[in-house]
Amino acid sequence: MMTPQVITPQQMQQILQQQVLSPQQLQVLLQQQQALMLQQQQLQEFYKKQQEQLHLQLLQQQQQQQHAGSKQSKEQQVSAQQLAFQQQLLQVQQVQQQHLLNLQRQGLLTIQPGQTGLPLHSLTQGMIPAELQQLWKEVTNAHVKEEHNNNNNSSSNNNGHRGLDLSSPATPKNPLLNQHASTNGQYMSHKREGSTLEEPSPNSHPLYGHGVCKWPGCEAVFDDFHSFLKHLNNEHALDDRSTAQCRVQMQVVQQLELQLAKDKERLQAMMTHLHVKSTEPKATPQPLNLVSSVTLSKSAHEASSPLSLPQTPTTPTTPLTPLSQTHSVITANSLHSVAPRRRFFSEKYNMPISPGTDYINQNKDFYMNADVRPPFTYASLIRQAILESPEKQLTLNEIYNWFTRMFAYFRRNAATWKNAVRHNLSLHKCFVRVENVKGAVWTVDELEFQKRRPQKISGPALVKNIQTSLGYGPTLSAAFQASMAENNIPLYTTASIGSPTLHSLAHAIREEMNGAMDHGNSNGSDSSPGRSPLPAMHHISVKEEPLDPDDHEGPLSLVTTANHSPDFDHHRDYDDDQGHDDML
DNA sequence: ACAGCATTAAACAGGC
DNA sequence: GGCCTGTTTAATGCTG
Repeated sequence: MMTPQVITPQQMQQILQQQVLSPQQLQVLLQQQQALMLQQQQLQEFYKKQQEQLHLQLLQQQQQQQHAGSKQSKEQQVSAQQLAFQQQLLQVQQVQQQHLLNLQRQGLLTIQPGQTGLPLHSLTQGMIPAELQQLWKEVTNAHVKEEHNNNNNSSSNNNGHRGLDLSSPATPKNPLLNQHASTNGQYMSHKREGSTLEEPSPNSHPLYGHGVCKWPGCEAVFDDFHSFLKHLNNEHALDDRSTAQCRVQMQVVQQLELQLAKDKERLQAMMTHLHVKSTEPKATPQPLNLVSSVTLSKSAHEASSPLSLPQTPTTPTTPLTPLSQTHSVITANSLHSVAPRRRFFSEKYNMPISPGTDYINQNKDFYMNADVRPPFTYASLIRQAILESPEKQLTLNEIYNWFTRMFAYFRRNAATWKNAVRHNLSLHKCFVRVENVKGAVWTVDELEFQKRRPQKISGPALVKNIQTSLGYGPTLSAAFQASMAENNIPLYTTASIGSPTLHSLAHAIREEMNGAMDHGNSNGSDSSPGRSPLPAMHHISVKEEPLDPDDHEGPLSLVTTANHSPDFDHHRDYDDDQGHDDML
């Protein structure tokens, strides 16, 4: 019924439902939320204190102004007043920044507490309570003209001034940006309020939480929702003030998004760094970049040291690492308990189950280090392994090695998947056993391989659809991102794969399908029609992988599962159920 | 409900 | 005898 061409909303919902947080994760989120609320209360108190101080200061300064006679001294006092105010403002901003970070932690990502360098002025604009804004107005309105005329010397605060210029509500500097921020602002506030457990209901409102009006700067308390609505309509109606506040909020959101982007970038760099580091002892020349175009050749693993002991210092990462929380990346553990039980990519969708070179290049880093089941069938993986070999033939052991080398997932439960590999080799006609000098090697009969799935929904139409949805259309990506963000969880599908990986996977799939369409004739590296990645992700998400109690290798942390050299030591490293040493 | 496929588990045989 | 390789069968689950 449902054409698998595109991810339908129902499918999306299904995925989201099936891949929501685990009870543990929910608990953690709840705890975070509670802690955050406490912090918010403290912050509110601090705000009030700060504002009182500001009031006092202003009063004092005004008195001094009244007593001061000359214009010059007045101007000096104005400057001093501004400075004092700005110092206070800085204090508040610091607190607000903290607050902001908390919000980010709650809603989006974890930011190092000590992290500085945030654009304070812009960052904090929106967090300034209305009273503070009023204060600022009082100060700025009185002297802004003078300052403008007098080369205002506090250049460092220009931003603050401009950002807080609420007197011109009808000057959207950047419509696009504003629109963007607006959209996301709503969404973000939604997340802030609802990220824990508050589902939107008829009696809920993004601006109403825990009986408190969440309008920036307004903390009016209400007993019931209707009185809040009244308040909302009366106090926060469409006027200059609200408009200005809204605009400030837009900028806040915009800043948050910028910050999020930066932090994502940082995380990516960290992960890349760790990957590289983890592979250092292996002497793999190429940096493991997610977009690396290096084809994984045999030489890569042949250069590996025979000594790289597999005893990966299993640093069992906690299920909810900051990484998994912040970046929606499947960590070894996060996926570990929710991996697909059975199938990889569902062949029903005519997805190219053969991970092509492109796929390997784009995703190898991830699968090499994350204990995530690759979304492809055994047959396609075996074929890939064989085709990657220089001579297009591999011994069984070499196939094993390829599996363990390329996929962290296959460094566990060796008995199981090796059995499956053998089973597949024997079962599928596309794998041909050839007697060799060394013994027996396995090759691929491409024709047979392509004959394997003369399926119904084949053809370019479907392929094109998938292409559109995966690669060329922003729909899927946007939908996924939105879903991920909206749920504030590491989606165990694409999200878990990680947004970069999602794109990589999509790209790989697209590539595969391009190949399928392009060369129905040639080596047919991949002529199998496309399959929707969705089922695969679904599988990834729901798989319940039995954890071997005695599995020393265990789920591989991103750092600990460097490249081993399977050709030499994999049996010791990855085989958890056998200890034979006769490699090659 | 059914067929087809993939996965998993297991039994078995042959070779080293 | 133990292990690896290879074949085969069966059970199970998923999907169209």
